Amino acid sequence: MKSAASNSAHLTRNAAEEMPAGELKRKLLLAESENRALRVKLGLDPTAPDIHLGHTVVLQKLREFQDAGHKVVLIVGDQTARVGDPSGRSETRPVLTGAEILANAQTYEAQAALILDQDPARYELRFNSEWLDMSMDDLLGLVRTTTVAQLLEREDFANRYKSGEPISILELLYPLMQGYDSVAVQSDVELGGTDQTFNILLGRDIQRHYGVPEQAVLTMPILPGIDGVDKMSKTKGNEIAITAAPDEMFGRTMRLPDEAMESWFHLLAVAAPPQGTAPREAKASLAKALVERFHGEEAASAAEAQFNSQFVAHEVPDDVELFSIAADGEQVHLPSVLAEAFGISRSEARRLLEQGGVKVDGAQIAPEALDISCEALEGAIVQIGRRRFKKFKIVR
RNA sequence: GGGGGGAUGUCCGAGUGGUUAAAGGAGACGGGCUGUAAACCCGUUGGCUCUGCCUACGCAGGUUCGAAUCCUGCUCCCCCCA
Repeated sequence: MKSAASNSAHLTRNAAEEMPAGELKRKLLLAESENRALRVKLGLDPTAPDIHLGHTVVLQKLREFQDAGHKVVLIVGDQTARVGDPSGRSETRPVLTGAEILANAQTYEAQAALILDQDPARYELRFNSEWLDMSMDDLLGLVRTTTVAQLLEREDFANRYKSGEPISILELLYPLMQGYDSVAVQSDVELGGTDQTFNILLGRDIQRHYGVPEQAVLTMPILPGIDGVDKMSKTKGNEIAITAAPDEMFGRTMRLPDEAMESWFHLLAVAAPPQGTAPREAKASLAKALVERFHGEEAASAAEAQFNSQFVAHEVPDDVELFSIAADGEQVHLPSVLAEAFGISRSEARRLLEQGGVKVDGAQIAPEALDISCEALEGAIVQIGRRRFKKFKIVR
């Protein structure tokens, strides 16, 4: 095991902020002297089971803690999910049932296993209903730790309060619950994105009120999505799921704007190519490294080859899905066939035709060609747009 | 308890009786350019048996030749005063 000092430097190298300054190092030294592992906490939202690259920034950091001999404590926020977080607008989230939460947690755990070490000595999974399903007496005890003024320090609360937007009591309660999690699991360190800074810091205050040692705080920068602008999230559609197929993962990474590349290399801990590498080459190496991380080296090479063939050389992919059309006449109605084959509406298919977005065996179909002979479609590769393909088969 | 404001297409947001499938923007999609980058240009963006028809502006009724626009009731949301 490396020394606590060098570990500290390694762990903070690509972090956004360490709070209080030097606290992590002190914790590491303390653990070393007591010959024990630090308990490193991460809370997760059981409503979003699909882990994407954005989540992996923190998970990867947790892994580094594990590799340094420490213990990760994942907390599934099942209690909070049962309430339904009304954050943001008035759209209250659907309240999840216990079964759904459990299923989501399992999915999350299975996916996290791709990154985290599941060795029980290095890993612990807890559900916060274990301690948050508390009595009114205990709740009042928790609530007593914090004032409204403290909560209004949080920027988004303050802004909303000032501009007269609603803030639900439930939302105000969230940071308290999250903080109590830290008390309950005796966390030494809590990790999170920079958007969690306030909540994690409040955790320290709450720990102090309960007379337990205060956690060190380590925040990671937020990974931008493939649009290079917004935080990566499923709702924005700018995410890359870690379960995404190799080709998709590679292709979506290639769509990343150049400006966002540096932060991706940095935050996803991918070794950057030498200075002066052409942007396209650099991006390809990033894409390849990511596919390799989640699917292995072989899949990464294959994805790269596939990408070059399809998008650089404009060749038809070789694993095009087969689609059977039932036909009883000599001709078929193209909009209806396209709609069925690609899961779009007929109107949309018509639009694609009108705009020259449909190709049969590489040849663009004229907009007025609404009916097409079965002969022309038999065994043909039909393409809509740049990346959707189907191989047609006529069934009589 | 009192007063006021609001609910429009994927999202934001115009529209206060007729030329409104509904301005504008964002996003998305298609085409061009290209490095499936950015930027830029053009086009599309409810559905269908598509020169037409159907469905749509919180829900349910009503007035009218005609309503997203007016009236009634209902649901939900927000703000202010106390």
